Amino acid sequence: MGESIHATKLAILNASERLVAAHGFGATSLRAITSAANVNLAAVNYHFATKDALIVAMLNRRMKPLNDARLDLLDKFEKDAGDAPVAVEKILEALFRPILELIARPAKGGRNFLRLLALCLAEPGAFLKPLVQKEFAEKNRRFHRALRRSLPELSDVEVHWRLHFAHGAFFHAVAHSRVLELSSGGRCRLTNCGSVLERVINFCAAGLRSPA
Amino acid sequence: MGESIHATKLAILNASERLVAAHGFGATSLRAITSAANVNLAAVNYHFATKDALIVAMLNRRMKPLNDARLDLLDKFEKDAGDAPVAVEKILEALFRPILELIARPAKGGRNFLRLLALCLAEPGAFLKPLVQKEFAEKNRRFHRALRRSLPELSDVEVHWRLHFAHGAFFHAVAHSRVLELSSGGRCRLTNCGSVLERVINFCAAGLRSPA
DNA sequence: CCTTGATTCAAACGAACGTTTGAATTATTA
DNA sequence: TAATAATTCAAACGTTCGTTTGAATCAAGG
Repeated sequence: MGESIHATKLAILNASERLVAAHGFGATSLRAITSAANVNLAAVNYHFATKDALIVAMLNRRMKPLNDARLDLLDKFEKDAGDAPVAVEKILEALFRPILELIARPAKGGRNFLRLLALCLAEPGAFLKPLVQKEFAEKNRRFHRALRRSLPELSDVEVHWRLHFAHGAFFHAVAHSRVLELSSGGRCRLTNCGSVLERVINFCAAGLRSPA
Repeated sequence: MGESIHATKLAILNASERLVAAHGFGATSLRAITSAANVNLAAVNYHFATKDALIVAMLNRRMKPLNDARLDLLDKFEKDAGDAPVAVEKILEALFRPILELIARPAKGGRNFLRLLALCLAEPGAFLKPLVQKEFAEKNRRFHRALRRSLPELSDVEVHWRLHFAHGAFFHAVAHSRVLELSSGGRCRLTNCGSVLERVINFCAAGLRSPA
């Protein structure tokens, strides 16, 4: 071992991930975090210097692996396709599946990380936006390029719009699945991630391919 | 007049709407609000009793008119259609257009209200969720029923899922249009709301109508 | 065993927060 | 104009926050 993160640091990251996802950024105090992590209050400032730095570290821990997984999957599909453009469904799968696999693995953040992402988009905190934008910049470029190849009849800006729509359909569906659960009277849930992936890919692929 | 809201109350509502949309719930202090509204600090507690009550009032001011406009539009389209089911595009228009018209009218909240809605969904504040859910319950029922009539080949739960996807595609697109602006290098903007409405309706209608 | 550095701990700091108070001021009514 | 209610105001209250501090504890090497 030796390479692994300090136990205290890890406990703080896990506790803050859970609590911030449950109560939001501002409403989660360092005292609540350190208490849940069974560490001393000053441990946060010792290991992360400041609360903002802790939040950034908490996000970075999950962000990079997620986007790497998406890009790796897209790479794989592009290699499988050879010279032909990748099917729209495959591009969407590369974009969506890593998030659903994250949800299924509570040890890797699970649903909590999705709530953090939603908070990042909604909360206009100055230090969060750049982090998200920089982290997602390459991902957006790669997926936009792949879609343009697969949908050559669409203009550049049209692909931008539709990719945005597709991302919104999926992200909203999984991040705010509670809303669907309630409005459907509990008949629609996020338990069976495989069927959700099939459904949302089917929906978005039709939208992407729709004639202008 | 006399019927209209107190000037101080209105100044507080306007200032809090702007500041909360810009900085989030927790990060917006009553001192910042009252200072921006040019009223005394204690005016908030005098007119709204508490900060939480102010936020609820701030949301209620925009929420009801928005959903009423959507339901009115759906009513109109249903009357126009007579006994036939309403076209999917019309149902989506009834769902989306009132929000875009809100955006175009800064005096009625404009883009700020959208950010508040996104915050409501993301921030797990206990007092916000019920407000949104209760307010949107009837709207969801009405639009689900209309869609089922127009898409009789889809099952009940399938319509729930696809309506959720459609709402996500639109809401994410308009609430987080900044993300699209950046990832498209400024080529995609939310200025021309008409073209956005056309685009998102086209996308979602294709998704809704897609064979299972 | 002693020393050195890393980590933990209890305690406190100053700042900012939502809220309350009671007097001053303004508006309303008779 | 006098009396009454509504509103504004400056000041303060108690709490909670993120952060700092300096001593205590632990780990490891010479």
